[in-house]
Amino acid sequence: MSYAKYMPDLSHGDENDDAVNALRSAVMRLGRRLKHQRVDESLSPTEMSVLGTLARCGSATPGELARKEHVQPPSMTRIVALLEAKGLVRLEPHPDDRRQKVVSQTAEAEAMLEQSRRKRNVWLASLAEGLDEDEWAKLRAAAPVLEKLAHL
Amino acid sequence: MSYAKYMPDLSHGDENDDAVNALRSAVMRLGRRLKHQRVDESLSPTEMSVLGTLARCGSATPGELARKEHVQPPSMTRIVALLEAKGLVRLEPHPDDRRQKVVSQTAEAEAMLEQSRRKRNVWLASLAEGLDEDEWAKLRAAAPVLEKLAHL
DNA sequence: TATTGTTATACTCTATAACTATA
DNA sequence: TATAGTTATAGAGTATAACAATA
Repeated sequence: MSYAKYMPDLSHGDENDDAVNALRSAVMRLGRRLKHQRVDESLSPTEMSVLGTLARCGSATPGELARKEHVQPPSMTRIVALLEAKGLVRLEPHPDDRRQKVVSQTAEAEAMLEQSRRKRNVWLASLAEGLDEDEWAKLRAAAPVLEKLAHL
Repeated sequence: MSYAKYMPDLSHGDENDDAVNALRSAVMRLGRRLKHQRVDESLSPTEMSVLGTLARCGSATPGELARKEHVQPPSMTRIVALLEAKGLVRLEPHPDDRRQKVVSQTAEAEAMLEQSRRKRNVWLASLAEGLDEDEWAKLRAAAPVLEKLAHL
């Protein structure tokens, strides 16, 4: 056994290492699963995530979106173009800087998000049977930490 | 505001929905990040995950590994072939069923896992500066739940 | 006839490099 | 000269379909 738990400054060091290992596996496996269990066909997880960001933030430039999603600018160009082709986002010129563009969601996107939220609830209901309240509480607590971790 | 918090049977329903949304984004973003911040070049996250599974379980058939990693059998065939080419796993005939094979890790794999664990600790150290003890605790608590979620 | 694993092929998502336009 | 975004191209990882061998 390690002495870590008796050393305040480094306590849980080994447990953190184990947690990171478990997180790596879980994130990759869950990611593959989410890729296929899409709430909305024809919309990739990243496209979904971008729409979610726009719903929260109102609007953003392609560069800002690329940084948030951890993709390179050319990837975001493509994602935004696909969303625009589906009528889910609108591109407008930036008011102050003619190099930049402003991406914002359309009314169709709002309707689609609401519809997919209902579909997601079906999936949630099946998940809820497999997780007890304590496990849900742990997920709720960890969600913002995972979000932070993705951007550290 | 919702009444959910006053209804015991469905309490946290909305929060769970929010948590699933946040998890979706976080998992995809973190997944993309892990894809690039590899502890070991030349080894994909899935290959790493398979080695971890073998380290825990000793050995498994390609089919079992495919189910664990949530990939299709042909994908696992390829992954196992790559690991074998790198000398990290060994394939042997199944004792009872001549259709199946048994995959197990080599001594090289064990050495490699130990080496990559040290590299990972460097990454961990930088992460540790960004997360406080309370946040680490939340990650440790959620790791097994995420693992379970991936297989529900 | 069902199951395990493989081969061959194609697709999705993302990255890198080179380019254009604006600051 | 630096920055925002785009175009063109390539690569990694995974899937589907068709097949072989064994149960």
